[in-house]
Amino acid sequence: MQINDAKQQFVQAWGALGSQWGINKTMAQIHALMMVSTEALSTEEIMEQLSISRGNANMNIRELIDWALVSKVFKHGVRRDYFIGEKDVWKIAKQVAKIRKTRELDPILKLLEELKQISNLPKNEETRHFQKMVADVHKLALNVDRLIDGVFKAEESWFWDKILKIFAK
Amino acid sequence: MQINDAKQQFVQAWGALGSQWGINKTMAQIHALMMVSTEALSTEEIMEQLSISRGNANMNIRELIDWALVSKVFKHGVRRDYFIGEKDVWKIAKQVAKIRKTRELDPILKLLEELKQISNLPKNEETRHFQKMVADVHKLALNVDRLIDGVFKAEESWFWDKILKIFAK
DNA sequence: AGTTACTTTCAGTAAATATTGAAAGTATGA
DNA sequence: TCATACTTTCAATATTTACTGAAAGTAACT
Repeated sequence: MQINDAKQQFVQAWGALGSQWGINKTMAQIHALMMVSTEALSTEEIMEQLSISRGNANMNIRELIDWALVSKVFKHGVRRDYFIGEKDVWKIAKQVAKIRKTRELDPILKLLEELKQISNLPKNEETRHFQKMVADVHKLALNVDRLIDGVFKAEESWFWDKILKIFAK
Repeated sequence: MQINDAKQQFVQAWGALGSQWGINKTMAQIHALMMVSTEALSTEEIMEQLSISRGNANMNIRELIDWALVSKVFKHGVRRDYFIGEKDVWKIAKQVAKIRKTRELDPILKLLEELKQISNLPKNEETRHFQKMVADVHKLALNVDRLIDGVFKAEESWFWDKILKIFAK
């Protein structure tokens, strides 16, 4: 197998994984391409390697910059923009967790807290069950929230040491 | 606010959350409906509450049964099928983790291991970087895999106690 | 101030995904 | 064994989501 076939497999798998988790396939593929590329890449190169249009490339690069997974690189004496991806896998994971937490978990927490506040519901079985369910989901969501906050501050090997020790006993 | 408005908000939010994470909106909504419902529900009732077709209801109920989040309930002397959802939030979370791990994480791990095995690549910077990247992603994926295995065996309060203590120091 | 080399935008289109509804299938019990 | 009351399937359709490509925008150089 050639190195490019290997990269290609990695890029495809990353794209598939992304789309299973609500992330645009092309965005995930560009990200994968940048992870495995030592050099900064231009829009042209990305278009060519993934066989996608300029518009598509541009939009998804921008999105990756928004997520702070990719940054612009200015090459001295060259007009064209180049882009380079974050290479530290742990930082990538933390960053994705951070962004999705803000966009998705926080709003859900807010709603659950609102639902917990509702007063003057009839005091019957149906209400009690609903309130317990909301409380249980809220508790889980809060714990996940705290876990992510913890992860965000943690150094990788320290974190996994600690976590895996929990289960080792 | 009425209890039904509150339930409705919960169901909508669960649907939105699902679709952001690659889970069919209707499937997530039916699941939410069943979480907050004390009683077993029939296809008819689900169709009505979510304003969806019989086919859609049937397919997504079946999918939820596949995921082992919902089960059929036979009511004595009644021909119609009824369905009841798992109510334990921790069990639900573990079950979702288990299913998605098998379907998504395990294949990715397999690919990463294959990519690690590739021999006779040229010994240059490009190859070295690719191999490091694959190794790093593999390490992370393995740790996540172990974490999920651990979660699967864990009792909820014990698990969160341990986890949150890690960060408390 | 004009030309060139690029980047960005976005209306139109394509692709992917989810939903419907009617027909076919199945089980119950009269 | 037939009629009824249900469930399941799936081709057609609708909806959502992503992509294209050409036109408009921008900045650097002459």
